[in-house]
Parts: sequence; structure tokens; C-alpha cells
Amino acid sequence: MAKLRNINRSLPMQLLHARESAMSLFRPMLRSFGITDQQWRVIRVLATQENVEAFELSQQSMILPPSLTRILKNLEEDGLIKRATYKQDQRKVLINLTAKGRKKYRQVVPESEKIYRSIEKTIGKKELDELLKRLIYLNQSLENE
Amino acid sequence: MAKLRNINRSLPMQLLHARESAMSLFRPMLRSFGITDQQWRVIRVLATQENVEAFELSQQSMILPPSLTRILKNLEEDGLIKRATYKQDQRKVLINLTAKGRKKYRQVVPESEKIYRSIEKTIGKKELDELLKRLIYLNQSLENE
DNA sequence: TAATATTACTTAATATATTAAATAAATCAA
DNA sequence: TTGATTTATTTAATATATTAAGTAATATTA
Repeated sequence: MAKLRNINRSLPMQLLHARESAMSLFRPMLRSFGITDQQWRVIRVLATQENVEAFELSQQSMILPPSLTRILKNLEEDGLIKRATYKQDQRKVLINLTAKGRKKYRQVVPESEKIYRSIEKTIGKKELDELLKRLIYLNQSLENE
Repeated sequence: MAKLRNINRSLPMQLLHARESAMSLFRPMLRSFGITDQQWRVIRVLATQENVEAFELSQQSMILPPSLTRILKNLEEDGLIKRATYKQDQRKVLINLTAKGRKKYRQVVPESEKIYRSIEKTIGKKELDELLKRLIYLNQSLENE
């Protein structure tokens, strides 16, 4: 039978594995704050920018527009974000954190950093930097395909 | 306000980005064969082993048991896999590819390898090997946390 | 050996992912 | 300036992810 590379040599599988290994460290913490992984991705983007358009937010949080629509609906119901239509272009939606959303961000940040530093300690800062550098290079390379 | 590391320095985000960049190259091909990413993960595990237990398959395909239950149901309906209960332990389910499933595997493998080689060409074999090595190291390190 | 605990898997409920189609506002072209 | 096209977002439909709870079979233990 035709043979495929071993699963250990599969880049997509190793990336999935690594992502899961990493997120499994953050997930319980995020849940303890009542938010999902994706909600946190949205919040952290909004924490450093104001009046972010949905498409821009979609890109930065790596969440496709249809998923983002629902996530924003839930975050809005929870009072963490608010939407406003952009007057100059009524198609666009501008999104911002509410005071409650910013508070949530401030609460999560130190816990997140704590976990991140424990990862850094486990594999070593040098190794982590090296890995990040190569991931960024991969992302840039595959983007211009 | 408390500040979080830039998103470019976030390992989980870069891993997600990389995974998406990679999968976006494979996805259209898989869809053209009528299978999802996850179905392909299941099929490729089954292609090299017989009578795989559900839990084992779950581990190797990186799919949680509840998701796997549904995926197996769909694959069974499509006639690509078959389930059998293990006589010695009636709790267990043994899963195998059908002839149709093996045919699907044989059809996808060369296309998959083609894409993989194009990635290899884009970022360079050496760089890819280096990245894989570091990902495997990360996975092993985080596993024993 | 009957009560209890564990194991392997499935169901259920809610959230997200993916693809296609729909909608409404803005832009373009004849 | 109106009809066609594009843009930004949402709906819809199906598939998967996550967590908790349920079920049936097996293993343990008093």
C-alpha cells in the first residue's frame, strides 16, 4: 500500500500536538475566569486597540468571521464588549471592550503570564525563542504561497 | 493597565497560526476527496494498524472521545470504517478500515505527499527538520508537567 | 459474592470551525 | 444616475471541540 510519512514527521500533527499541549496549561485558568480560549483571543486583541473593525479583529484573533459573529454576541451578552456601527460606513462594526471587559483582561493577564513563564522555565527561554523564531519564519513563508 | 506579551511572542498564537497556514494547504485537497481534516487523521491512523481500540485511536488522532464517537459514526455511514466489539472485553470497540477506506487512503496519500514536499521546498528541508525536532522536544517536555 | 469502584465508550449541552449563501451598504460603470 | 459589482458582516447548515453526565461491562474489595 502507498505509504504516508510517519505521524511523527508530520508538521500539521506536531503543530496540533504542540498547540494542545500548550493550551491545556492555559485552559483551566481561562475557564476559572468564565471565558473560552477564543473569547480570550478576542479580548486580548481589543485590550490594545480601540474601535476595531470586525474583519480586522477576525484576522488578529485568528477566528473566521462567522465564528466571530457568535463569539461577539456572547461577549456582548456577558457585557464584556460593545458594538457600534461606523457612521462613515454603515457596513462596518466597531468593537470595543467595556469597563467590565477591561477588568476581566486585567484579572487574566498576570495568571496568563505566570503560566507562560512556567513554560519558559520548562523548555528554557533560549529554546522557546528559537522555536518562536522558526514558527514566525514558517508563517511568513507559507503566507506568500 | 497590566500588559500581556505581544501576540507575536505568544507561543499558542504562533502555533495556531502555523497550524492554520499548514492546514490551509491540505484542506482543499482533502475536501476534494470528500473528507474532513479529522476524518483524515482517523483514516491515516487506521491505515497502519488493525483492530485499533477507540481510546487508542483517540490518542493517536488527537481527537477527544466524544468527537471521535461522531466522526466514527459518519465514517461508518460513508462505509470507510467498520466497528466491532471486542469479545474478551465487551466495553471495547475495535475499529478497522474497510476496503473502501483503504482505497480512499491510497488515493489521498500521493496528493498529501505532494503538498508536503511543496512545503519542504518552500521553507527548506533542513529548516523543516529543525522545526519538527523542536516541536517534538516541546511536546515531550510539556507532557511531563 | 454483593456492593463499590473503575474502565471504555456514548449522550448531552454549549461553543467553535468551515463552507456556502444571504443581506445591506458602498462603489463602480455605462 | 441607475443597475451591476464589491465589501463587510451575518445566517444557515453541517462538523468538530469541550466539559459534564450517563451507561454498560469489567475489576476490586469487604
